[in-house]
Amino acid sequence: MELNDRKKMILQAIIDEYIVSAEPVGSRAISKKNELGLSSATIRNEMADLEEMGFLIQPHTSAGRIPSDVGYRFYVNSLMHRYKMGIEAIEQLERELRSKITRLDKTIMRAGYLAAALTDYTTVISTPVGESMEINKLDLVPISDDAVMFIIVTRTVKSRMIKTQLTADECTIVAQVLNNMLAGKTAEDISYDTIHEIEKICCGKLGIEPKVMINLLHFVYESISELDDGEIYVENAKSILKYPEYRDIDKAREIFSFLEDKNNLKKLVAQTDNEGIKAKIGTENEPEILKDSSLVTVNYSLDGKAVGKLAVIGPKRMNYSQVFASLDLISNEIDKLIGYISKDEE
Amino acid sequence: MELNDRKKMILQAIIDEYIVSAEPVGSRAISKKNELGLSSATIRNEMADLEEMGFLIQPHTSAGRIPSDVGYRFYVNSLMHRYKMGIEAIEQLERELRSKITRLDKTIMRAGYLAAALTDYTTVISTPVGESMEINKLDLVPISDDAVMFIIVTRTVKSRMIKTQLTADECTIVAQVLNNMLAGKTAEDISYDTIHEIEKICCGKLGIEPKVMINLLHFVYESISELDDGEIYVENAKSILKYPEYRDIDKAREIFSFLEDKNNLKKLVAQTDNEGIKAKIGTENEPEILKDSSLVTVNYSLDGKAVGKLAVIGPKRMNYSQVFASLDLISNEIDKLIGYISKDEE
DNA sequence: ATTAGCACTCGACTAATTTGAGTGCTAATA
DNA sequence: TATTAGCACTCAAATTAGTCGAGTGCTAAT
Repeated sequence: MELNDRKKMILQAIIDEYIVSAEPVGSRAISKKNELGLSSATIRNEMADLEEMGFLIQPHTSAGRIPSDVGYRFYVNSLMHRYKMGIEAIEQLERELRSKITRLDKTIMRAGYLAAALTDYTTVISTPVGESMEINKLDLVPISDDAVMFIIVTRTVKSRMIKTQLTADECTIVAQVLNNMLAGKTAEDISYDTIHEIEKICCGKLGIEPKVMINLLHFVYESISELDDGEIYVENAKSILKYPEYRDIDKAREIFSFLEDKNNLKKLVAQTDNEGIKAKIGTENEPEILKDSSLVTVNYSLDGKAVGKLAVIGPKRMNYSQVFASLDLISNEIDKLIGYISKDEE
Repeated sequence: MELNDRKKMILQAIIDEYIVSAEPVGSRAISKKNELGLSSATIRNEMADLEEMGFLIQPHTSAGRIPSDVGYRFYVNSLMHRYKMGIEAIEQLERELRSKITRLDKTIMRAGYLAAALTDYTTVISTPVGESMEINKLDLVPISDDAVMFIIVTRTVKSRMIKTQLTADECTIVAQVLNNMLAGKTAEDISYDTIHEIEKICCGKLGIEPKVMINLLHFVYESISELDDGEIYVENAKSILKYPEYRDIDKAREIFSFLEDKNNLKKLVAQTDNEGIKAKIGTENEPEILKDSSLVTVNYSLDGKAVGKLAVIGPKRMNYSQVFASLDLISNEIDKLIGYISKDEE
């Protein structure tokens, strides 16, 4: 059987309708819209065909049709009219996103928040993984008699408290060595040998107690390794409760639990490494729990290299058109902003 | 009518039962437990009395009784047997809490998480407000041609990106001035006059462009002011969905929205400034939305001064005994840990 | 090829009914 | 006098039966 233009239009009308109503769509409803000028009987025949071809599903004999995963897929690939953001929406977004440029990770969080606000679905956003981040400065600040704060400045700032016997003066000296040896490098440039060398310098020439130094460097190394770990933020998880597909409270709880475990999310977001905006519909998603949901992802990049992901999670009948447009807009804005934060653009 | 011992025991038995079952408790259920050796008829009479006295409520004629807010209040004040944490639970908690001492705020977050894990209710925890925090160090690190990272180290580390035309050398100099003028002080010690003085020094003797300097100091001042703002974290919000009192998904959504707005939480947590562990039951809570929930709060302190709050939010029939014990334990641990992080204890 | 017409299906809704946990009261009992 | 067994009564919740209507598939007419 052939998927002619009329069938396509009917399929599109059904999906458009289902996206807003969340109820099985009947032939009469489509016919009444009168865009096609066809009677319900004709539509009915076409719908039967579309069902046979796998694009539609009938929940039970006397109900209307709902789109199958295949139907959605075809819709997203070929039918959906790309929604265009209004110019004032774009400008507003730019303003909102730029108003609070304080640190890369804050900006990323804000972008996730805005994507959630724009789409009213749940968003997941990952911060850049550190490999591409050059260390600008390191510091050791004594904050009590037996503890120092270790600080690494890249495009963002990470810190951790280390319990150690270093004196304030020793902190200054060691910090200087650390900067000499490590500043300008990225996390992956730094091997354990480098750390070892630092140890030799400090314990040798500078006469710092080896035991103290080893302990300290252990944490320093750990912190640097952790630079690679991107963070993941979830925004607007509560929107889940808004959609009838998650009316079953146990289902909602399952999803909440899933979203709460960052490992799940990292895996999820890592699975999609393609260019551009991609949708994973229903069973196309690996995790069983998302088989009734859709995931739309986009990369944002830095120096042309993809470094982070922004994802929207919602019901399968999500408003793909709007979600695509929102993600497109926001990822572009982030790209611009990251460049702006990290280099001298604008 | 007098609330004699037998009535008290019956009330206690009813509430204990209702806490686990969430179903109206009938006379037979109490009688069958046989701890009192009374027939259901006798219990029935006593229950009628307790209802008349306002401790119990009968949802409808042919149902058992549930505790009223007054009933819970009496239970919490006088009836509840204080649950004692097992020694190994305590030790485990200490281990878990200490294993990741990196920064004060991380530790606080972790405490909130552990309280949630221990009680399986939602927790809200606020970080110390900054007034008591001494500035250890300030720094300006250039991270691109037109942006520097401004860093303040107290017991924790805060940073923000500032767009400015300062050169690397100028950064070093200004940072030095900032440290001379501000290190060792607390946020409230620093007035706008101090900032003004810094401006004079930098622009005068050091010859830095006033426009650049004013812009920079504006953000510096803002950042220092923000030191006072405690953060608020919510953990385990999803547990809401677990309890039958929130089965109504719209109610659950309302609570989620409430929990999402940090202003609500700040207000909520600010309202309870008493010593020790306090419960607010049902309508004792200000926000209308919590009228079917209970809130248990505890302060944690630093140098004997209350600086932050830990709160548990759950259904009115929460396991008060266990929640009280958990909060008691955790707040004590935090007290110890904060001392440890900030000063030289242990 | 399209559509009007019609019998048929089946979930959703409503009303009627049954069930049973729990009560309050009364009379018997210790 | 306090307690309890016994029983009639109540009422929400669960079950069953019955109705409604949106929607289908098929057939015959256009």
